[in-house]
Amino acid sequence: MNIREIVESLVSSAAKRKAGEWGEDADLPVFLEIPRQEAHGDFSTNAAMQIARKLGRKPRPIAEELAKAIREEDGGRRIASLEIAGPGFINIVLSEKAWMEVVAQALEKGDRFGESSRGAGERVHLEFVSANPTGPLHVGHGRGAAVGDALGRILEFTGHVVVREYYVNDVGNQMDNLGRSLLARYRTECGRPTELPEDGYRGEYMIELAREFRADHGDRYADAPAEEVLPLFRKEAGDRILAGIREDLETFRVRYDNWFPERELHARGEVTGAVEELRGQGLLYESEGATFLRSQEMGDEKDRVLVRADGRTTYFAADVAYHRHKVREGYDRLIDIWGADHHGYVARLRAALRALGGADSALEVLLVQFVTLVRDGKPVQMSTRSGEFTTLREVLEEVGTDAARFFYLLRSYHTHLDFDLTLAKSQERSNPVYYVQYAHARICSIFREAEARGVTLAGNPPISILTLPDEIRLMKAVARFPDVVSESAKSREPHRIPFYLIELADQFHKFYQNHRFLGETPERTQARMALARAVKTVVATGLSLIGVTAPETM
RNA sequence: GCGCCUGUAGCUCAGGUGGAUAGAGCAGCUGCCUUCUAAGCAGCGGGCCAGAGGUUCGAAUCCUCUCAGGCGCGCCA
Repeated sequence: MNIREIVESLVSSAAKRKAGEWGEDADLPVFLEIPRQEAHGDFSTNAAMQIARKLGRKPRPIAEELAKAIREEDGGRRIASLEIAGPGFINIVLSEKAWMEVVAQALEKGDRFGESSRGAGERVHLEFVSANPTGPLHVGHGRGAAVGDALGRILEFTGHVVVREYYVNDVGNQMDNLGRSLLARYRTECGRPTELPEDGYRGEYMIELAREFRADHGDRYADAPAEEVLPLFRKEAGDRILAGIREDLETFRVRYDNWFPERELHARGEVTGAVEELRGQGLLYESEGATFLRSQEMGDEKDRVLVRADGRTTYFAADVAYHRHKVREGYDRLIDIWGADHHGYVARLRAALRALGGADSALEVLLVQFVTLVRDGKPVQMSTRSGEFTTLREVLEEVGTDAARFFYLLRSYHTHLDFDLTLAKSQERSNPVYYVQYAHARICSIFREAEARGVTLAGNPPISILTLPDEIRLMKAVARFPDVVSESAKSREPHRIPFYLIELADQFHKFYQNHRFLGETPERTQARMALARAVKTVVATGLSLIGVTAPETM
């Protein structure tokens, strides 16, 4: 349990005990908040007010009684003082010792400080990016990648068993289109100018692809009949683009456990299997030659086609099969991270999963909003239409993986993101990535200096002498980390981590400015080095949760 | 037209079950390096939390409506 949970359980067992005298209604879930103002204590609870409302009594007397019970429950171990305030808040101040214990714990656990078992081994399937292999990843995919990868790390850290998967749409119209586009570019390269298909992929990368292809195969397909060579072009184009995607993700430090080709679903008959299972439920009907799912009855806007009039299954059918496959693999939870433009798709997938044995309750879809690149205060224009969009690779080359990951996670994914390239490259306080990393580098520098002076951090450092308000404040910042991680996992919101890290770095830099870690009494030097180590550990761990490096020098 | 996301300082954004005097960075101005890294710190100014109703001891937070922006509404993926 982290410190907040510990105090929470004190309050809740106190409330439970009092519920005996007050009546069952008094047994409510307890929530502790961290007050904005230090004067309101380390934690504050409105439990007395909630209970008073249920009991139809006045809050202040309830608060007095509850406070007394909490004090008894704690037995003087962690709580220094309790105060009734305002309409009936109970403000709790912890003893310095309580914070010192958390710091000691951080030192003992090292890079495992903040871990928890709240996931209880839940098996989570995490699907993200899953961009079609029809072109390079762009900045929007980068956001999905950053969110997905960080969430995976956070969930693992909090006791979930995570499998990260990329679903590769390697069949269907778009792949045909891609093959035709490559063929056209290839023929043009071979000196036989050819028009692109009407909706063909017209990006610059297709021309480069055609050149690569020609370098490998020469001109031997220049005059071959399209229908004969199309399968080859389709495959080559898809494979090469996918290889590029994998490379980009690797550069971006995004790790997958599995790349799942849609092709396999078809090959194993799982797509028709899923359709037939739905048919068996009596949820399908034929209309104008196509097979529809009665998704409207299950919350969707309209019924959806699973099998087209020409007999081919739709993308939707394959996706239903894919999710059915995940369920059959035994996952407890399916988390999909999609671009916001796919939101209209959620209802139909849910409908299908509900029909397949209620699996929709395991599905969570995180919709990541769009990204606009901003340079010098102005949006960078891009247009997918002409095929001229900014790729993830370009951004990584410009600002680096660390800054890119940090910036992508610096906004809640619910909101549109303005990605400020100028700021991401800046090397000042204004750039939060450097601000946080600098805190880590500075601490490393302290330890280097200590070593130069022949000082090493011994076991059992005398943390208890660190009683200055600034010292306690820094300890509190460290102590908050496990709770932040836990909340981040629970809410599926990775952005809480970088925000917390900025606050921690802020506390550290302030402290650094006003105090010296080394050179006071030997005892104080030991104690402060211990505190520095705790901060360093948390910064490093926090950064690792979002996939950003913690440099030793800058 | 219907649906989803968003609307908080000049700009970009935080604000864990509804909680006490709404925060940070940027931008602007002013100070601080013979010291463990100035990629740092301190200070100043800045707000009708889009608007209107409602729920209640209490609303940026919940409900309804309006307005504004983004996205979606294919036998495309």
